[in-house]
Amino acid sequence: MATAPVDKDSHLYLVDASAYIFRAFHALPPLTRQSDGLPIGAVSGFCNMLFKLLEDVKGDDRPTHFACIFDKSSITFRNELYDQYKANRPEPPEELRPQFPLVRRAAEAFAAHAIEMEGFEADDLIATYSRQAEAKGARVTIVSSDKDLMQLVSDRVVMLDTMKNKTLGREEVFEKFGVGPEKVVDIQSLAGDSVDNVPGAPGIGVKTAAQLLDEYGDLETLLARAEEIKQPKRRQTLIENADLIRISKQLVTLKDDVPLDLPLEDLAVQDPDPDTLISFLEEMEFRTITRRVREMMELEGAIESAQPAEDPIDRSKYVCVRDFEALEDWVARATKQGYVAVDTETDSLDSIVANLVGVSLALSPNEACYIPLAHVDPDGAGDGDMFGADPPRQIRMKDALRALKPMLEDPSVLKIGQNIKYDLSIFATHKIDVAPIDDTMLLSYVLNAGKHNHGMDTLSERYLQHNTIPFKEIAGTGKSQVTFDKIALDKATEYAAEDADVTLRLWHIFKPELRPEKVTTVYETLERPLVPVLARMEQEGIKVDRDKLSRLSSDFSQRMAALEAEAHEQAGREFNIGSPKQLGEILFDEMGLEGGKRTKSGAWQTDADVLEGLAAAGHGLPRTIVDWRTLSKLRSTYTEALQAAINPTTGRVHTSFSMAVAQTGRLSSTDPNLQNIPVRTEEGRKIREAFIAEDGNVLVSADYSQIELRILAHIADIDALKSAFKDGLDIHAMTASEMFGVPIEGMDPMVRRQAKAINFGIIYGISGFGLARQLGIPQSEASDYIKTYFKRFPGIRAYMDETKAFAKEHGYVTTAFGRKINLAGIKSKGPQKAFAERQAINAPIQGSAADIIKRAMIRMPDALAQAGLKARMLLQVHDELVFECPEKEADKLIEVAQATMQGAAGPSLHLSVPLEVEARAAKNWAEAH
DNA sequence: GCGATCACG
DNA sequence: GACGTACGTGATCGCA
Repeated sequence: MATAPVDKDSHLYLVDASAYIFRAFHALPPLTRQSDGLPIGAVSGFCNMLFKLLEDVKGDDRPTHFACIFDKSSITFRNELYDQYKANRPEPPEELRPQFPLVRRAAEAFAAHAIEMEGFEADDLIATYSRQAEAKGARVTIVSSDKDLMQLVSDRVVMLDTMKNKTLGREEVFEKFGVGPEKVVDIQSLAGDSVDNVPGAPGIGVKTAAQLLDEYGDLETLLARAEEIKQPKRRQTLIENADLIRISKQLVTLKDDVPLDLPLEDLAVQDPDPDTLISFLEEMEFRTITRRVREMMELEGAIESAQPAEDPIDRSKYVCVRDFEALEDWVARATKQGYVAVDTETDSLDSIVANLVGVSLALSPNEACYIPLAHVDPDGAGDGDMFGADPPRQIRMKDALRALKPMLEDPSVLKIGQNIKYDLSIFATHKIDVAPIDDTMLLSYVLNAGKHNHGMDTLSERYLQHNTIPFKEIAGTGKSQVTFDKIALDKATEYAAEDADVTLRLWHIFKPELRPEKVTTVYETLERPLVPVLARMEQEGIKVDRDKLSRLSSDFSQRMAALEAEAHEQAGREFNIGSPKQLGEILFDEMGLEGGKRTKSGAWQTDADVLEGLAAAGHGLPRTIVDWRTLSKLRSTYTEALQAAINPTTGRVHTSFSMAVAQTGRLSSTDPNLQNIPVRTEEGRKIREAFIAEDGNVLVSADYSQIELRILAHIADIDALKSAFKDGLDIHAMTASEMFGVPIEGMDPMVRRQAKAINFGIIYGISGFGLARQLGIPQSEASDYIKTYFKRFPGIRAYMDETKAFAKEHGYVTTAFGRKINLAGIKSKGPQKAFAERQAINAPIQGSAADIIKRAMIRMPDALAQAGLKARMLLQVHDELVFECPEKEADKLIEVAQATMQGAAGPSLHLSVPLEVEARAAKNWAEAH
């Protein structure tokens, strides 16, 4: 048995196991054991929940102590008080009964204490443990949604509903009962409970009870002063039923001093015994969770033994598979082994238009093959049985996919890829749902963000000391470059099988590092499950109105021509208006304007800031240039490029989301970038209007309001900010009010604007210089603002100092969900260090926001399906999700999207500020946003 | 291929 | 006291 002291750093989890069983039984789809039909739905749900809680929960929320609490028998001291107590409880259904003992065994298999006690309900034991832990300053999470337990909630005690993924704290209790947790008992005593058969006062419900308590303070006072109640009916009810109410109070009050057999300290979390756990899970025939547990245990145990194999890459060992029997053999070996590296070769980098050309597999170092499927005219492939333009002998696409599909979809075979989202998309076009998966690019991303990029070439060179064959070497460059289907099979095999081999070798290196580096949760709950979600979004694409873009393009062109002529006139000569170099020479050398600055490379700086400054000084040319540039940007980057990006087959635009580019955990979007579609100016919004829904459908945009400031308020624990968000205040106005001592009502918009800039500055790792530049004020003034801000919010400065110190000590910072972001320059001196410090402050905030929206996205498909919606998620823009759905679904979609996004931090993280999501439906993106 | 510029969060 | 600075991206253009 494991024992560990309980103190303020402890976190006790108490699972209300009996209640869970009933709830799981009714809420989850019925599931029976395949071999004998034994009902095991509740057991399965219970195991999944335990696995999640024990393995996935991280950071402060990680349990240090853990127990599953059961009801022993239905007779307790409450029945002596009131013989009708829980008298109308029906017997558990037939299919559920055999599951009770199995759930107890499950708890034990996971090395969680299964606790029960004669004469007491599970709730009383939970109350006792909870109060004891709380008294020692520990945090407590009660895994239950039973309202009877809500009386235990406090600042340190929360409840967690694992099925709805909701954390329930003081606020939520208040929402439900209209009073704080301390008075929940009083409410229940008055209102009674038909489920448990607690009588209460007839005709008094939760609302009335809350009103009465609000007026009289507490239950005893209320009963003592019942005569004073104005409403005659209520007065009479309370006077007549005083005894019944008092009995009810005894019934609903949890006993928090049960003489415990097992002291609190003995509930310390311990590692489950692998053999016991796996054999239990296998006995239940839970394939997926068995695989996950085994994978985890094996890799944990393998950390020291699995040194990178001293087995240099030898391309001559690779095999080209051209017979169906040979393919079947590879598939069988992959299936038996339980994991395989997979790579697809296609004729395009764009997964939406790409055609499958071949597949490569790797089972162990140098044991890899390439299966050509759509190669044409090999032209010098050295293939003896081929002549002229005949295609080489290869397995028919249809046959090969039929052989591969069962293995690729087999839940007990792990498919490993490098950027496997791409391969998922390719296989999806052939109706193959590849699962489960691992991705070496994402493994590297969670392990090494900030250290280097995560492309195959980089990783191979860094971790395998091996340079892969450059694609150019086999396909040529420039105009003469050919697609993969035209590459000779011997070359194709070396190239393709090498990719699979390298991927597998990288996996052997990276996967065992997850646990020691403490990034398993990030990988398993934020990155890996997002892969299929993003693949789907990319395949969906979004509709754009080509005609509208075309009209805008012409309009912009005309106006640009006019501006160009004007600019030449103002300059006194013709010049290339698109050349910053020529412009700088004209403005500062020829016209001799004041205030010119030079860029790093010595050229005149002519960006919008500079030009605006010159325009404000009364010069004409700069304004013309600014206007021209605005239109030029919109035209070349948007109205023109977007038309070209429309997929001829789908008629929609399909972006590609990059998962392993942004250091902070954000996504990025390319080809085309749909995360920077204009919105800030009137002109720009016209482009957004071209993003439309199909006929009969609407676009819905849902975005987090002020998510980064909310996260800052939570992480830095700033009471003033937290309560401002709880009260729904205008946060920038509130900041201004606090700093400058002006009332929020009727505030000068300029004052608010300054406060807003400061708030952003804080998130970016503020400097007097940066703020001054942003606001166009002297640096001394900006520095004074910052001083004032820190004086008013000293917690922010403390957070910044702590974060910088942590970054310097460890070389990285973390997000609220445990993502690590390495900061290369943090140990250097000078400007590099200052830069790294600002990154250190910004990365946890930006990264935590990225984590949260990723959690929402991962849950979204299920949430939509569960609500019976046809809605599809199309885009993510950092704090915004864009959906398309039938018009009739819009209201329901908004509800589901809001709920999913607002609850996305929970249950593993209980944010101390609410998350708010604004959502709107419209025919185009501009109006929906 | 790189720097400058500017679109977004 | 001087140094260079707001955080994170991607696309386009001119120019070497």
